[in-house]
Amino acid sequence: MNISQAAKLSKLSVKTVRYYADIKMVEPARNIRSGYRSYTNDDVAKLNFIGKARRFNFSIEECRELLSLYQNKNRSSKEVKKLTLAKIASIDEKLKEFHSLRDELSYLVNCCNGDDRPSCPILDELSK
Amino acid sequence: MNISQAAKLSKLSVKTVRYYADIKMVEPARNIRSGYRSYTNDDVAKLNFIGKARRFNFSIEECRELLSLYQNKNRSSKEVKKLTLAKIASIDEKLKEFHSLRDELSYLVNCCNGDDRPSCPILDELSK
DNA sequence: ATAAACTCTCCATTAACTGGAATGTAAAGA
DNA sequence: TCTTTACATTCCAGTTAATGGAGAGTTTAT
Repeated sequence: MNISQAAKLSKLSVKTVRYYADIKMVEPARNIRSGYRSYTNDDVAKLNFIGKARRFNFSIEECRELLSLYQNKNRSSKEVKKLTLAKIASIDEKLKEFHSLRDELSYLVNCCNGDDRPSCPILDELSK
Repeated sequence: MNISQAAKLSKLSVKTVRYYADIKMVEPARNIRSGYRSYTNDDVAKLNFIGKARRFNFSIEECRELLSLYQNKNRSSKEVKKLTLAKIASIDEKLKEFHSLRDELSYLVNCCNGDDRPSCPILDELSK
């Protein structure tokens, strides 16, 4: 498939997908006639995965590492396992923080009455 | 307190804290003699909050909005509530994705035996 | 055949920092 | 008091991960 189809399926912009090709993250085949990039389903799966990881602030380099968990046949599974566990730990770290951010906002919502009075117990919470 | 103390407490770099002052996100008082930035506990609480929100990819502009939920006394609580609920929804969205990323990695770990054999059921999972 | 839609490369710009130089201030020890 | 060390300031350049636009070629649809 062409780049716009791949972008659509992976919910990334065409620009971003092209960028990932430029930096050799997901390198599609090329149509020899037109020079157009030609994406497979596997390519799209990788793009999806990268999109997900990027949305959680894994850097491009970390994404490369994560992708290599899938791809690098020369790595022992021991090493792969170690790397993956480290990534999971860092995800769990973020997950914890995530909940605390959500809780802070939830608390705000609950303590606001939602009418039109312009008051809310505000900096009390902030400076706790 | 001085900037390095504020940075330490908020787990941000001094550079970042100074940057947030430059862009008028958290503007500390100034020591009139030295010109040094002087942070209060409230300032640190704000920095903490911004740090948390940034780690979840809320943009600087969104962080400003979130901060205004706490600070803007001129906003009706109705409006505040609406904004906050929208933010919570977007957090929940991210949370869902987060879990799916974690699951994908967990699955990888579980299907690896963790010994030294260089094999792992890899692109099978990717191309599912 | 020609327009619309899509693709390409290349170059500039953006957001949110990050690093480094040059310089000023403050705290601690001799 | 002097001075060394640690910390602070501004300013400017560089980085990461895109994003936007120009100019030109390709494909598809009428």
